[in-house]
Amino acid sequence: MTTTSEKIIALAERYIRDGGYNSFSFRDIAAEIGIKSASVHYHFPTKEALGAAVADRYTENVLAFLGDPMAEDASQRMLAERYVALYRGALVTDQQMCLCGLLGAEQAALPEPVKQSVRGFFSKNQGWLEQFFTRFHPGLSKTLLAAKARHAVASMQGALMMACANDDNAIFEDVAREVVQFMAPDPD
Amino acid sequence: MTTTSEKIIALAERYIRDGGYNSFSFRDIAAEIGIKSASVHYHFPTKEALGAAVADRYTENVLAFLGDPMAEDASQRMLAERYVALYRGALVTDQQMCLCGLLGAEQAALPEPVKQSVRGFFSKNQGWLEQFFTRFHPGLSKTLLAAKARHAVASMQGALMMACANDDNAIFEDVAREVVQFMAPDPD
DNA sequence: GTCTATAATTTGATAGAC
DNA sequence: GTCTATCAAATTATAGAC
Repeated sequence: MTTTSEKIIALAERYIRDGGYNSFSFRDIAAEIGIKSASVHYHFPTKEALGAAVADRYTENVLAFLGDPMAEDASQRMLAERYVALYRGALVTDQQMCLCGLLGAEQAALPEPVKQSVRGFFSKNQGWLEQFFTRFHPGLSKTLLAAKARHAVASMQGALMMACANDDNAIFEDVAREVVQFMAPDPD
Repeated sequence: MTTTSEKIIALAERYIRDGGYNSFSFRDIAAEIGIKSASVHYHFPTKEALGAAVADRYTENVLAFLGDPMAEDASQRMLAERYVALYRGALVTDQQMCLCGLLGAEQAALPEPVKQSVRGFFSKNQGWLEQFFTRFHPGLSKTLLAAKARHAVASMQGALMMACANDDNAIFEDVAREVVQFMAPDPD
């Protein structure tokens, strides 16, 4: 059972991840579901409301996929692999960009509510990584921990973009290997 | 002396780097120059022709900025710093994304001619880096050379996107330092 | 090279019936 | 919750005068 709202969000996500915030209309989405654009407005009054909802749901899904970085049954290597698998899923399974990677790049031209939701994604993503690094490097300073986390996100986002832009997954895997190594230098 | 064509390309570049290919219209550009949109069509018959021209000019400018990686008066460290300075200029001076970083992310929804020009950017960027790495690591295999080059581009693109999305230049500088280190481990 | 005028389509959004 | 009907504005693009 998929509600209409969920279908709308899923389709909007697909469009945005292919071509950005301005690459689709309410009519595009309505047509694919088999309803009228006025009905889409019933669920999401404005396009920016829809955009923000898409980013919020995306963030939830990503956090759910990553799970708890402090879980005792999750090893350092497992967690590092899982973080990389997040982006590999986008590239290999979805064959699309990271929603917030694309929206983040368009940030300057985005409506305020969408911008806020995209920032939320990055701050939570950063939070997960900081917890991860804190767990396995308890000695490091807050500043260094944060820098390591930022480095990991930036590498994966860049790798995903390059792989999409050049239609070459090898680019992604080169970087993925190094990020796993960076996050978990020693095998379990 | 700036010709109208040059003004159009410059404005289109600014719009795309802020919000992507679909974030501007011929009228937006015409209005800022003080002409009519029909006059913009005189210089660039279609939007995709303009998009491709913007990407081509951007690529030329980038290559001109990077210069010859084989130049004898350019040290390894100097060239590495210059490569990083390319992206720092986008972030600090222009306060914008890399044109082809953004267009590359939107690749799936781009008209074919624009897509081609964006690919051209990445292939030339990759070429410059491969020459650089070949020069200073003559022993390495083609495959490894290419992997190193891809890694450098991906890191810088990701760092720039993250810095733009989060409005935080520190994110960029963290990665920039590592990329310089990666490209030129030893000081001159 | 730039203009006016205009065509054909698309877009985000609303009012009100069912 | 979805529809019809509609709006006002915007978009890409062209024809033809100056």
